[in-house]
Amino acid sequence: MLNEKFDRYSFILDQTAKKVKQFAQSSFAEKGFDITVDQWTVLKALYETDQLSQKELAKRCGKDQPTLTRIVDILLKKNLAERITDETDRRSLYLHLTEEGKLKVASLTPIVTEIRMKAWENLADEDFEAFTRILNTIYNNLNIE
Amino acid sequence: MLNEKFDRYSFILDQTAKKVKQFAQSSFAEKGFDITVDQWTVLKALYETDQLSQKELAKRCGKDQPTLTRIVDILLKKNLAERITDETDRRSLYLHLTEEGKLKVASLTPIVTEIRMKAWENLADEDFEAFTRILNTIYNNLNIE
DNA sequence: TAAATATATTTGTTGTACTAAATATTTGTA
DNA sequence: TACAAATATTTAGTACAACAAATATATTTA
Repeated sequence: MLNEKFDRYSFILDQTAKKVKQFAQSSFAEKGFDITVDQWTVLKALYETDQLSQKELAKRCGKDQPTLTRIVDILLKKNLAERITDETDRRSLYLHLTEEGKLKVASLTPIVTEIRMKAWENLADEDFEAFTRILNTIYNNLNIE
Repeated sequence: MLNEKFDRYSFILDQTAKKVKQFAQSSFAEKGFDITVDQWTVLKALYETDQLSQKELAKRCGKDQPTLTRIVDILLKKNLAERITDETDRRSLYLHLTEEGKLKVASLTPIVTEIRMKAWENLADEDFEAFTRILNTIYNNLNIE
């Protein structure tokens, strides 16, 4: 049956995503970063745009709100970010990085890029185009709301 | 900087893998399958090759042993699989599906294939080739042991 | 203005991932 | 044979993902 060969793509996709995360995480540990990959995603988003609400931050990080709440809780404990109540809408909490948080992102960014690049050895620019196009297509095919 | 554009691939990869899993999971729920996607992965592997040790099963499913142990615990509770001590090596446990487990896999398989195929709308066979080649390359680039 | 509805966040629960450590058993070697 | 090393599995602890329900506050509407 023609469709059979498509049946295992989800396995390859899942394993590769897991490996990418795992590689980054063990590199972080090895270099003594003392944050998880998911915490890094949140820190980076806040560094790029400070003063985001949790809702907006969750969206940019591709995480749901309960998950983000818990990650932010940890960042607060580590003194990397702060929660500030929005006085115009007291339901909202705005987040921004502490000085320590900003320094951390600034100093780690180049090293993270280096870690991330390792995945692309033996691959060409056209592969990158195909990669993003195919994954975005799959995402959109399944993103029915 | 040339490398900048490669910096966000991990996000796309992660989001897409998550979406594929989430789509399958919500389809499972909608159709009343009463198992998780990860439980399905294990059931399918056991269906294809019965009588696997937990170690071998974990490897085939791309899961670590503690995670597999817990998934198997759940499958036992659901009467879908059984653990049998290997009398030639009493450290090992062999697993196999119950009749109920086999029936479940047999009846769900075509529906799962259908669910999985939805991701490939608007994509060509060449895309599938590129997809597997690129993801496998990335996996191998990072798979340093 | 009071009640209904909507929005932002948090809490609770279940399941999975990873690490380290514990347990039981087997194998290799002195 | 006895002891050390290796192997298979489980347990414990922390982190993250998804969902549902709870809480607090805003907005809409009757």
